[in-house]
Amino acid sequence: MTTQKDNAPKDAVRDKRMAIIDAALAVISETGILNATVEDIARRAGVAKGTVYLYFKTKEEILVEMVVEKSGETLAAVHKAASGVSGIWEKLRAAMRIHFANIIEHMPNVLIDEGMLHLTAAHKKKLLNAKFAHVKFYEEIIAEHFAKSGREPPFSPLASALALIGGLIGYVFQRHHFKDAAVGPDEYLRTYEAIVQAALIGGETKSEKSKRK
Amino acid sequence: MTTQKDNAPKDAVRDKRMAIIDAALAVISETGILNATVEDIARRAGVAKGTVYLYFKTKEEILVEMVVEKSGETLAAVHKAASGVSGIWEKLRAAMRIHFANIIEHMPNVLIDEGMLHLTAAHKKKLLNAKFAHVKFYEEIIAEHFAKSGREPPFSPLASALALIGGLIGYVFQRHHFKDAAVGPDEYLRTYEAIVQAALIGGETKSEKSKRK
Amino acid sequence: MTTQKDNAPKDAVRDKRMAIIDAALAVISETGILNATVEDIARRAGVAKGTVYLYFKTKEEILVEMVVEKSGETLAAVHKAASGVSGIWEKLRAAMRIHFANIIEHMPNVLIDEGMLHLTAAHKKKLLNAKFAHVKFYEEIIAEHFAKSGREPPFSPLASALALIGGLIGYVFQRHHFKDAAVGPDEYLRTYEAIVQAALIGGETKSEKSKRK
Amino acid sequence: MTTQKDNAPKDAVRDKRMAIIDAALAVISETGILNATVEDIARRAGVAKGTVYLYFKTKEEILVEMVVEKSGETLAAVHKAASGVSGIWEKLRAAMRIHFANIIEHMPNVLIDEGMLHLTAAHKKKLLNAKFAHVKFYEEIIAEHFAKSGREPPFSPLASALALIGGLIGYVFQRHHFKDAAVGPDEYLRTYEAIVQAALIGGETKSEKSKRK
DNA sequence: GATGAATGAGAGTTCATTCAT
DNA sequence: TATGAATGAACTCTCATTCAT
Repeated sequence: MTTQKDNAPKDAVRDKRMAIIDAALAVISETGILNATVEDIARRAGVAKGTVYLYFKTKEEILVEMVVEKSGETLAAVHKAASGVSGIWEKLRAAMRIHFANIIEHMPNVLIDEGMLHLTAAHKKKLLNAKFAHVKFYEEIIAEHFAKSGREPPFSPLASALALIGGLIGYVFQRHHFKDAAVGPDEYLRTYEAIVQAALIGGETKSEKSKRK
Repeated sequence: MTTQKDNAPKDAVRDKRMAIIDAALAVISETGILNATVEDIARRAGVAKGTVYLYFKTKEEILVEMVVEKSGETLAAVHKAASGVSGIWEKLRAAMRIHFANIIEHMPNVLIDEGMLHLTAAHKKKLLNAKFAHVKFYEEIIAEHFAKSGREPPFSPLASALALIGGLIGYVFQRHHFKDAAVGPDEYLRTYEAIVQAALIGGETKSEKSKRK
Repeated sequence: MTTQKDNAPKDAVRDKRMAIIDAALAVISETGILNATVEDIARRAGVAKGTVYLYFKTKEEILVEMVVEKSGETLAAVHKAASGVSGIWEKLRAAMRIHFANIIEHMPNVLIDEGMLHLTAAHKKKLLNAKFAHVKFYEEIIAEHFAKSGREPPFSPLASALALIGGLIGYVFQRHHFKDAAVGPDEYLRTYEAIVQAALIGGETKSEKSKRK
Repeated sequence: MTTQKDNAPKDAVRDKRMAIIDAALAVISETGILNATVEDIARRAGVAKGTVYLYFKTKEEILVEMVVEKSGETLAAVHKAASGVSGIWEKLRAAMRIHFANIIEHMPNVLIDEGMLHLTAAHKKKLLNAKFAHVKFYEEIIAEHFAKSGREPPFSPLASALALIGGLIGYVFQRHHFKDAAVGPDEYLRTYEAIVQAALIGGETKSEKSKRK
């Protein structure tokens, strides 16, 4: 049994860690990775510059931990959303919706590319593992779907999962076009859902049909 | 009429400009945007550091002009590929293939995001216009396709075009996963083609059918 | 009369003070003055960083007090060694041996130079006084020796004392050469003893002669 | 044949390099190694902070190169002085005088200890080699002296050389005592010369005797 | 036009010192 | 008395940009 006294300091540490990570996300969103300074992040988090280094060894570590943390949150949310519904397509759609919302909210996560930074091998691995967990999630669902349908899988579940995520994060790099065009993220998502459905599922599912009645 | 005397220096200027842009692309590919220095770019281009500033006002301008230039090259190649074949789907597929090859070759182009840098308004606009030209290309083809098929367009051509490109560039951000997984860019492209075909075209086209025979 | 109750806390204070000083000496020996941090010293002493500041006002004070303390210990040991034997040269030699052993043991003491640090006037004075006590010790012995010998003193006792100590501490700055060369501290000391003896005493003393028989 | 045009840039480089080294020496003399900043050194040398890094990769390299350079100068001066006179003791004395003058002039050189800093292996080796060249110079002279005198060498030439230098640089660490005491560096040197002469040479040389007449 | 030495603002990081607990 | 999280001044080093040659 852990007393409150035991947890309090641990929670305080986690809180401040998360505050710094959130600050980093916010600062990067506003100024871009190239211009985000540790001082900015500290100020945003409401701590001194030196304090940041009590929680993260380097600026690089802040970025990596930010991606890992937020990717984890996203994956958890996606999992939860998918397990709340039944049916392959319903699961996929629920996952995609939450996933897309998270991608938009944590945009810098997507923009931080392993090749842009000069990460240590360990950090690079950590980053890729965090991202790959998302791929595996979709891969499993798609594989299950292909298995259930009697027909020959039209393409590999892994490639499908990668393409699916690719389409979701591709939005981020085109987001500025949406201001001019009369196409918002909602329409993008709806379109993309339809594309995926048509490609992977092939027409309406039974539950979709019954809903329409 | 322009004499040779007039053109020669202009060409020399354009050559050096392009040499610097190509050097920038190469350096960024290797070291990442964060670590690419003007000195690296100059050395790679075979000119002195100061010379770079005779052709570009700032480092930012190098990046912007690089994207504009390379995007233009890509669009020209895509256009050419599409006009070489007949049939909507054939055009789309030819375009996607060339586009995808260019995306991989000019990866930094994709990675340079308007939100990452701190661009001036003019530069940002220039960048977005260059990128949007691609979107419009696909939008037109898709719109034409929807118009030809008698049925109601399932989703807006613009959103479709954005999603289509999104899926293509999404590959770049997942490229590191492909080393571990047994999925190469070719399989990604094939899968993605199939997804797009299924979604936008709806099953095999006539030409596809005839090919199979 | 002081009760045990009074002394106990005082002793505890002195113990912790000495623990910190010893920790400082150990840390500096290992990492060098430039890299020795208060945190290192505290950890080595087994106390918290803040605790160090209950016993010393600044890091500078730790260093100064360390030198004063260790110099005092050395001087006491030297005194004791010298008073344990009779004869001028015997005293000198006994003193030099103990002194040299202490110099090697407390190397940072020697390396901490008044000009390297940016000491307050008070600290500088304290440091110099501690060091000068050593000089005076040798000066007195040498002066006594010169007085006893009928002959004119060949050089001032003070200069002699300074040169004598100079030769001893000079070892510290050349200690790295001894690894390569086949000369250890013992041979250095033996050589230096002989030099001093030849110069100040002038040939063997009577007790040396009798020992040889 | 090298034209003036060829040498000019090389000389300019060397001049600036030396200006920075001299500035480093001056700044360290005044503020101590611990407080000497690169900015101070740059200002003193009359260049911008960044310029220093065009000539030296790190601050550590400035220090190492400073020692190497000044040690080399000293050794050259010592060599020249020794070769200007004949007779072992005359050579030794001339060398010691110049050496001592250089030690006082380049005091920080002596104070920079391999154990205080956290040098890379390569830098440490470079530093030690530079210093050891001095030792070897004296070792050779002393060995020659021992060889010429028929008698058994009383102590190893190497240990003797180390002790000799030890006594010279020992002055630096006691220099502050000389302000209070009525002993200046000149008297220290004279005393030390006499000590060395008595120990290594054994009484007056013939040239000394003749001088006295 | 071309060069590259020089600049200096600004970045990441460290660490002596403080102070609420 | 003892703690160690927090602070922020100060450090080393980088690099986009300039300009005399």
